[in-house]
Parts: sequence; structure tokens; C-alpha cells
Amino acid sequence: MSLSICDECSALSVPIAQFKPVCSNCGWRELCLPAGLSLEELARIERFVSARRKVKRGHSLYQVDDPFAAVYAVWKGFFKSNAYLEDGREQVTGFHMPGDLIGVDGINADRHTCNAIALEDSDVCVIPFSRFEELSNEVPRLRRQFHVMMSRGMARGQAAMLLLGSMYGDQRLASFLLNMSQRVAARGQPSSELHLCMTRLEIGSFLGLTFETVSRFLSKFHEERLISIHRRTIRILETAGLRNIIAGPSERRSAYYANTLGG
Amino acid sequence: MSLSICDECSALSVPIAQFKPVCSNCGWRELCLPAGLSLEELARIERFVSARRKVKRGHSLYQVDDPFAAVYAVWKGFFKSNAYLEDGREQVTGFHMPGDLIGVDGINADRHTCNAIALEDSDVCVIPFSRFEELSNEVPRLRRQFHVMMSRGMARGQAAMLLLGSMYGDQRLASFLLNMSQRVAARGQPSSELHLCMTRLEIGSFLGLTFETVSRFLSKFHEERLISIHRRTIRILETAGLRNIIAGPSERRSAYYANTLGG
DNA sequence: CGTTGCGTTGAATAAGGTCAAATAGAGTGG
DNA sequence: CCACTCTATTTGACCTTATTCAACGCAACG
Repeated sequence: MSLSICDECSALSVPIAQFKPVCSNCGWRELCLPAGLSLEELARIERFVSARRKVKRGHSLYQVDDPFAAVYAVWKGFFKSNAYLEDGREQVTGFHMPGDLIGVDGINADRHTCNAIALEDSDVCVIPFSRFEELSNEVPRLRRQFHVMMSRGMARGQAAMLLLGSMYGDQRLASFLLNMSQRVAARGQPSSELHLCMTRLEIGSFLGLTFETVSRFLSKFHEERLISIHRRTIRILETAGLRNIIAGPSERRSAYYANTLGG
Repeated sequence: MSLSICDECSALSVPIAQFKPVCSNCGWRELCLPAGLSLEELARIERFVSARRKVKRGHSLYQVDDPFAAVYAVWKGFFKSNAYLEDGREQVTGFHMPGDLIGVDGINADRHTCNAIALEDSDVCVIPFSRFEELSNEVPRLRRQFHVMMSRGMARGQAAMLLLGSMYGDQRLASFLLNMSQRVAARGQPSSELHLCMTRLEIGSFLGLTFETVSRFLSKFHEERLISIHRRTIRILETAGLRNIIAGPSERRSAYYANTLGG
């Protein structure tokens, strides 16, 4: 259950100079910390994002109780955040794709409070935190963007509470699919075809459902021609149909519910 | 359902000078933004916390879509954060007591994304945000504490997901009671007697349960002599018993589960 | 070609929601 | 002070939803 940080992965931290794509020509720039920065400001932040780190599928970027030293911008790949309950069950608390900022949970107690595990081979930009705090002093827009991204994280938590606290299983799953689709779209990728690289168990954990229930509702959506399923590739056929499910089971269907759930 | 900001409450914003207690001799200092600051640093922040505002019971400090201008430190009273679903149902996303920082959700989109409603007559310290960001540049410890409090907010969101996603109703309620008790204790008040100023409906909404279920479990805890109930005053008689409930229904009882749920 | 992990499906069961009725206080007006 | 009203709360009966337990299919991999 608990993965330890392996030497193999640690050894894969390499100076960013070895990589061509730095912030200024990174495709996720406007989703990430450098959003809105001038070229000159970009240059300052680039000098200081110290390294990019590779994390192999199934391995962890950080774990509960690891000392907090840096936050990370996902550059390539896919992560989940999770925590383990005493009885061994897993609770997935988020999914993270390129452009997302993770590790912020560690600021609070100077230790990480969850695990970040790569669901596919991934690369992250390492942002040493205390140096970052200093730099953000000198670049107000950077500071503001950091606060925006923190605030966004809290908003996602709120949306998750809303989802877990007041929706049925099928509504949760429909929200999840639309939200994933929306996030993929925000990254300029075809959003109707989702390559979910997580298991049904992980989706279920995130949505507060068992994996059997997830599977059942996926099958139900498929029967209703709202989606098609090919292993972990899901194609959304009827966005409106999924929205209808979220809106409720027939009568009360005032306004379409904007899917605000986050990762 | 939706309360509008009333003139009565708005008129109650008053310069903080009219109040004796400023940060340096505020009892919540070490829980709040000034935590760890020197007297000199305190003086700087005091000059700048512009006003304290009164919010009457049932009225809102801010509402969804209100433009974001300030964050608030609860000084006296009790708040809930909530959002309304399209069908009119309420989702309570947090409870806030003195020393808590609220309104941070607004940074993200420059508008508030939830409502903050006073559950009893309350006072908050108004912290204009852009001025605060500037000041925090000059006082690194203040900046850090702000980040810590944001991070703590995210950790609470995570804990809430854990609670909503992987616990039974009785476990959720027991977690809630222990958590409230712990937060009261952190404020130096007797923690065995809780004066909950929210309704069963609000507790239920927060915990993802109906108010009937909340009532039933409270009665069950009472029967089991774990708590005593007097309207909204609840006395915790058996902390260990509540922890047992959280740990699980009999067998698997490895380690006691630390209640990390937040408001 | 067996093993192993993931996914699907069915039947039985439990947890909690829904509906309904009764009770208890707090506040109001006479 | 009392009857009346309103809301919050408790409790019971019933029913929906999702979990649990179990069997089986399928693909990847040694």
C-alpha cells in the first residue's frame, strides 16, 4: 500500500537546463504560476525554478510526513493525491494534470499531509518554496497568481464537498466526467475523448463510491448512449444528457448545473 | 433563502479605533494572522486592519458573487459558509469561530464563491486584501502565516473529503463533535461542553446527512452515555467512546483516528 | 497457459433518506 | 398569564440507494 520514495526516482532529479521547455515557451504557462507575467518577469522566475523531476508511474512525488521544501507544477503526466485511513483504505482527494500546482498542503505544518502518486510516467517542475516566497515579493503578479491558485484549490475542495455531501452516485460520476472533460479542454486538447489513467477503484474513492457502483453507473451511461467505453478511454457522446443527470432525476430541472468540481 | 446584505449591518462598520482590543492584546493572536509576530511587527499590522464590522445573527458578511475586497478574521461570534444548489437546497461548507480567517475563497475569481452567514451576533476584523498583500511583503512572518492559514484551509477541505467520502453517518457525527471540541479547546475554553449554535439541519448539511439522521445518531450517542444533550448544548462524556465509533464498528480497531476535520 | 489485476454483473443486505406525526420551546398578542 | 403560532427537534414506518459478497470475463505478462 505505502510506496516509499525510491532511489531510482530520486536520482532522476535533473537540472532544468537539460530541458528545452522552460516557462516562457511552456504550453501550460497561462494555467500555471507564470500566468499573466511579462517576458522580463518570466526570465526571473525561470532562473529560479531549479529542476525538473521525473516520477515513474506508481511512484510518489512526496508522501505524508515528508518535510515540506518545495511545491511542484505538473508538466507532463498525471497524479493523484491520497491519504490512507488506519484500516488501510485509500481516500483519493484529487487528480492533477499538467499546469496544476501541487504540494501546497505542506505549508501548513511544514510536512506534507497527503501523498502525491504518479498515475503515469510524469515530469514536474520543482519550485523551492522559501526562495519562491522571496521572489514573489519582487514580482507582485507572481504573488497574486500564487494566491489565486491557492484560493482555487480551496474552491475545488468546496466543490468536492458539495458533490460528496449532496449528490447521488450517478450525479457525482456525471460531474466527474464533465469536469475532467472541461479540464482537458482548458488545456487545448480534444475534450470529448477522455483517457482516464486511473482505476475504477480510484474514481470510486474520489467520489465516495465503491468501484462496483462506479462500474455500474458507467455501464448505465453507456446503455443510455451518453458515453462510450473502451477500457479506460471514455468518449462523451451527450454532454447535455450528463448535465441532465446532474440536474436531477426528472422534475426539478431549473438551470443546468455548471460542473465546478476540481481535482 | 437568500439573505441580502442589509443597510443595518453595513452601517455597523466602524473604525477599529473605537474598540480597545487590537491585535497586540487580542486573545486569538496566536491562532490568527499575527501569530509569531514581534511587538514591532504587530504595531505595523494594527495600523492597517482598517475596521471591525458587526454582523447580526442571520445576516451575511458576504455573499456569492460579491466583489472580493477583503478577508476577515472572526473576532467574536460564529459563522457558517454555505452555497445554495439550484434546487434550493443548502450545502454548508464550514463553520468558523474566533481566530479563523474567512473570505479567502474570493481571491480566485475576484468574487466570493460562497456565503458567510453569522449564526450569532458577531464581530469581524476587516483586512483589505490588496493592502494586506503589500504589507505582507514587508513582514515575511506575516506572509508566511497567511500562507500557512491558506494551506490549513486546504487541509481542512481534504479532511472534509475524507469524512464525506469514506465514513458512515455515526462516524461523521462523532468526528464533528470531537473536532468542534478540539477547536474550542484550542481557544482555551472548556471543551467538554459545546454550545453549538447551528441547527441539526446545518450540521446535517455539513456532514452530508439529513437532519433526521443527525438527530437519530445524537440520540444514539446519548443512549450510549457518550454525550448529554440539552437543546443545542452538548456535553461530551466519553471522548474515548466517540473515538471508538470513528475507528469503526467493532473489529478493525488499529489506532485511534485523530480527528482532523475542520470548519 | 496459468496467474494476476482490473472490470463487469447479479443477488442479498444494510445504511440512510423520505414521509409523516408528535412534541417541545420561544416568541407574540390578547 | 394564557392561548396561539412557528420553528426546531425527535421518533417511527417504509423505501430508495448504494454497499457487500460472490461469480465471472478479459487482457497483460511471466
